[in-house]
Amino acid sequence: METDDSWIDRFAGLAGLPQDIRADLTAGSQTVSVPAGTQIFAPGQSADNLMLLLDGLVRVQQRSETGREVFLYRVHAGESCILTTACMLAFEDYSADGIAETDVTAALIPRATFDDLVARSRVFREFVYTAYSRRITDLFALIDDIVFQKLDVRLAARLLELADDGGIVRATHAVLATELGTAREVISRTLAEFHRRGWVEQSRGQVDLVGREGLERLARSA
Amino acid sequence: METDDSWIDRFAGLAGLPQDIRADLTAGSQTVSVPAGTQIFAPGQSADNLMLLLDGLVRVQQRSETGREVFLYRVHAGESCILTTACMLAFEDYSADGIAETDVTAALIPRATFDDLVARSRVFREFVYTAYSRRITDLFALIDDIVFQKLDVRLAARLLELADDGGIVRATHAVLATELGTAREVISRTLAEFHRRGWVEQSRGQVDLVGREGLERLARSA
DNA sequence: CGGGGTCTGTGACCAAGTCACCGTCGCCTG
DNA sequence: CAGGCGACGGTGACTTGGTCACAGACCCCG
Repeated sequence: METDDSWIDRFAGLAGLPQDIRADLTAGSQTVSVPAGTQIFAPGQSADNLMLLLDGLVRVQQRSETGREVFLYRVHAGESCILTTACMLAFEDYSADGIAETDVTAALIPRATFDDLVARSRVFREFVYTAYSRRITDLFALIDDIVFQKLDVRLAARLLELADDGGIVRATHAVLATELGTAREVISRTLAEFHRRGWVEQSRGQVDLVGREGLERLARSA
Repeated sequence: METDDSWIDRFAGLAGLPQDIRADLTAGSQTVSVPAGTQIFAPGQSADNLMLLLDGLVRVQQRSETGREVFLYRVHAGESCILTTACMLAFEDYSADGIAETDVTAALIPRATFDDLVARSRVFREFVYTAYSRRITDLFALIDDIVFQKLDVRLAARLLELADDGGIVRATHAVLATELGTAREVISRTLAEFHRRGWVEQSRGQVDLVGREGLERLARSA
């Protein structure tokens, strides 16, 4: 309230909000920060806020009865955790959990505010529709990927995605396995194969992409 | 307008709609019927109606670049095709296609009417939130299923779902393969195994479930 | 410098997907 | 009616991916 509350500007879709709505949104929401590693939401636990991510990265995954986990999607800064909140808005349980992969700052819009804004602002509704549409398209793409794409292709693509500027991926084989919904051994074997082809170097907990071109060619060969 | 326009009553979530909203919904929408086999929506083709299914069954599946298809979900009478429309509302392309598996009757709510109702009626919003929530939970369950469930278990469950009252499933192996996102040969082999165990009898284009208990035990062993 | 926990590598095995091909059945058409 | 074509189902050989059971290697910390 006091200082710079213009987090709204980080969301292109909200740019066109009329002043009064904008003010209500600011007043009716709050921003929070949590450290990396925090479990932001969990199955069963029904938070009732829509989360708009200002900074950081949130991983959303589903834990199955068998104890294993599947990666569903990541929420980046400037995106919203809208699917998660769908269930909360419907007062239903949610089966996925969300984990802060980095320090995270987010705006929280309580259920009541959200519902009010949806009712009053066409721009806000568009924003919500678009956010949904994105996520759903992504989910469909994910299913497609899981069902039809070979694992080496998927791993190559994921490595490229996860690499930092220096071409280094900081993740254990086990984490990569969860990301792709497969087993650790499979990742180990595939990475060994990538190594043989001169595409990666490995060390404990990290993978160096030294032959990006090869990986990119493979990933594109979809 | 003239006769029995109370299709609204088929949707429990819409029961509480105030009279004026109800009237606008009736006035602002239309019901249509299409025969079995009709392609109701297709990738790229942006229809702009929300579909509420009154009668029949719609299969929604995704065609991948490779030409293969994955089954995503079915819309039953009394449900809405809400995910599909998310993309339409956001004026975005949609990558799945919907096919009438039986003769289908549905109410179509045009984009403008939908948006108007969302703005004006809390009950309608709840209806929409709930519909989303259901579908999303289902999609997550689907992903879980694909990744972690063994194929024989999934096939057993699907056969039980698809069987008519006489315990007969009318579908070719190829169709079943699409349903589960696998290959026809795998279905053939698994059905052969089910036959060996005395659970099913086969004939061209159909499967008779003669040992339901066995299938149910397997399906439940999830 | 030991020692427990985490991370990675490996071999054997099983389940599932792919490829190539053939036999069968139904139906349409000449 | 014959022949042929297209859809359907079955099969064997092979590849890929997932599971299980271990065994080293590495790391931090006492």
